[in-house]
Amino acid sequence: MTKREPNAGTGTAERIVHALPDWVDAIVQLNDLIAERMGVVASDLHCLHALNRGGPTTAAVLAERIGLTPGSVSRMIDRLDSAGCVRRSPDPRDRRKVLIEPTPEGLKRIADYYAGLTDRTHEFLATFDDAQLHSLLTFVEAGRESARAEVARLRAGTRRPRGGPGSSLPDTRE
Amino acid sequence: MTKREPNAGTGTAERIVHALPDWVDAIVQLNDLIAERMGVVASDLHCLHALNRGGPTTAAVLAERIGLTPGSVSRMIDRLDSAGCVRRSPDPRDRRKVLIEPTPEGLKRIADYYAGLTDRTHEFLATFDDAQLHSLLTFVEAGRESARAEVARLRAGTRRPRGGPGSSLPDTRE
DNA sequence: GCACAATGATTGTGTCGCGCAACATAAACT
DNA sequence: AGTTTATGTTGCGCGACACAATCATTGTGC
Repeated sequence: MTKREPNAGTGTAERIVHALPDWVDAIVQLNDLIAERMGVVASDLHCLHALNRGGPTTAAVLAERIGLTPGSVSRMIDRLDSAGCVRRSPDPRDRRKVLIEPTPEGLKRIADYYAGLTDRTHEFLATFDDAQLHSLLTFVEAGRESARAEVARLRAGTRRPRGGPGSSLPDTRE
Repeated sequence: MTKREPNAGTGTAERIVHALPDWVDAIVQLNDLIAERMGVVASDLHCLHALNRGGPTTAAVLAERIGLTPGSVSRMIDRLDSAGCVRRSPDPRDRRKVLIEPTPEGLKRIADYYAGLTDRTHEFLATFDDAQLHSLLTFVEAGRESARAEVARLRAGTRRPRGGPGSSLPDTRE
């Protein structure tokens, strides 16, 4: 397909896969820091992101999205409500359900905290031409799908919710 | 300062910045899952990554790297040691210091868990030509630096009110 | 319409990771 | 030598999460 020169191309690929974990690490650090600034926990900020991405939903759906139990989500909503980031609004059609929706203030604060990062990203992407943007998008989507596929594969592998510390070594690979 | 056509380029850029958080989210999920499979916590796996990246060091340096207190790192090392992932080896020149180094078994298990993801990434990068790889590397490094810059800026902004229960709402909002 | 099961959110209880502070040991300084 | 600093390890409390029980609401069969 493409001519891969052992010096240039392979080295660049190595540098990419080497820089990726650091990038993720910096993002995680940033999320943690922003959560701290907003008076919530990192998980709560994750919850807010899930809300922004998927729209307002009930606590159970939200729990399913972020991988927590409904009970934990309930107290999480308590915290986010106390911090003024989300609001509980009962569903008129089913009074059991409670819709969780982010408040405009919370949305603004989040957008404000991430404005610097998103602005820089947009500025940087503006220096790319169309072909570069396309290959970039392909890579990002491929990476996302690879990660999701790995998650799905490991999820399908075994089931180990919260085992005791005695069986520290659950298995070796099969 | 390239001509940004509203249809093609901007849309692709939007899709990129839209896919990035999902990618990070999937990575975080994967890390959590792998940590669970290894019988440790997500923070412990982060510690192992820091160890792999920066080489064996003392507990204090490790604590500085991953942003935890030495006390927490000590117990973290206990867990990782129980799981057979790291080993404590006293420094012969300074008997206060205890060098933390990953065990070969731990390294193999980690590499094995991430093998699928890294292999796919390498395969995918192999389909890129040299120019694409270079622009990709530029983007990844720029994103990493942007995130680090944001972290540094927020760190410089205010302090850590971690211990103040009364100051749950540090700023804004009333 | 009323009793029963089903669904959804909340709350009691325990576990465990983390930060803070006190402690033990070892090196460095005077 | 004695004192001070450095490094790692625990006692303690806080808080987030999982699990199970509870309450409220809806749907279903009689």
